[in-house]
Amino acid sequence: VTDRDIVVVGFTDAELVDIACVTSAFDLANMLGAEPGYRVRLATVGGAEVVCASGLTLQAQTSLEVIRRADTLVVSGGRGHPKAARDPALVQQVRRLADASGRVASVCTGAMVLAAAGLLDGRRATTHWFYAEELARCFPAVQVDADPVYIRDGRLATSGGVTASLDLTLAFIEEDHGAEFARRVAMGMVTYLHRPGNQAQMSIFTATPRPDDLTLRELIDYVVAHPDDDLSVGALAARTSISPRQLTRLFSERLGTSPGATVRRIRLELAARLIAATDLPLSQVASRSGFGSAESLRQAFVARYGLSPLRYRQSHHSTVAAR
DNA sequence: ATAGGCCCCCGCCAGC
DNA sequence: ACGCTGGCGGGGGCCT
Repeated sequence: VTDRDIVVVGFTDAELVDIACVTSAFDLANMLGAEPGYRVRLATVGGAEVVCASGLTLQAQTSLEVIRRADTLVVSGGRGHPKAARDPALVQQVRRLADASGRVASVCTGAMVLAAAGLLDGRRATTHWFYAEELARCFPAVQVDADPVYIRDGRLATSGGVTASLDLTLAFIEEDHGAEFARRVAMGMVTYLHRPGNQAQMSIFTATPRPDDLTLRELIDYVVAHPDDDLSVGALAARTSISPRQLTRLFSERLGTSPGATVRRIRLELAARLIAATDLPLSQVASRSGFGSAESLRQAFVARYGLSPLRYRQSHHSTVAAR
């Protein structure tokens, strides 16, 4: 049985952690006996070394030009993405390899390179939340959604920030070797990185900032305190002295989102906490956090975090036990 | 799984 | 004139 070829594409000022999350997860899969295993290589234009944004330097194992195909092609992100997306040699090599390869993925702002190669036209894609607007502006043909941890659209996949690349890589491993095996890799990664469990990873990216506008702040505080209330736009507006229309405008201007999306996010954050910290049945978690049913909670949870509530609970409990 | 329905979101316009 | 506001409607997404 031949190993699966994983090619990670690097460039000047790439993000070291983007690269390392992908390579380490595949490497750990090998350590745990993945069969077939993974042959992971870092490739650059001309085989040049990768001077990462942090100043550390990675030696590329091969040059993109000599690779015929990959089972999985992963373009890393990082501060150098604007230059990378404008590098004709890099973009051309990525396009060529993408056509010849199986799965094609990006981490973080690596989506810019995929988009520059035209690979994301007409597809749904995500990137680091901070750059979502830029991606949408520079590449109007791409349907950008900054919310999910990662998005898979056919054989193309894009992921958000650092932890998202781990989730995406785990999804690949699950596809190749099954859910149980992927869970073991996930547990190993979490332990290895000494992170305080999945909950913190998620809330880092989803925590709602407290707005400086007094009306909005009081409203958000109310939502957090009463997630199971009627929190429709009309009901929220009735708690203030402004109209529903004006309220949606206020959310849009001050928070860059809408009332409904904010309510859903806060409800999901609470649900994630309840799932991780308690043994409440999902139906009760759902009703306490304002979801109509366990099923709708499940769907929303998977859409945002990329794993099911029960699996999340499992991995969290395992992590706690391991420490 | 799929369909229907409800509600959200946002562009548009008319009033203040 | 000009900006802020609230109502309306359609298109779409999410829930049942």
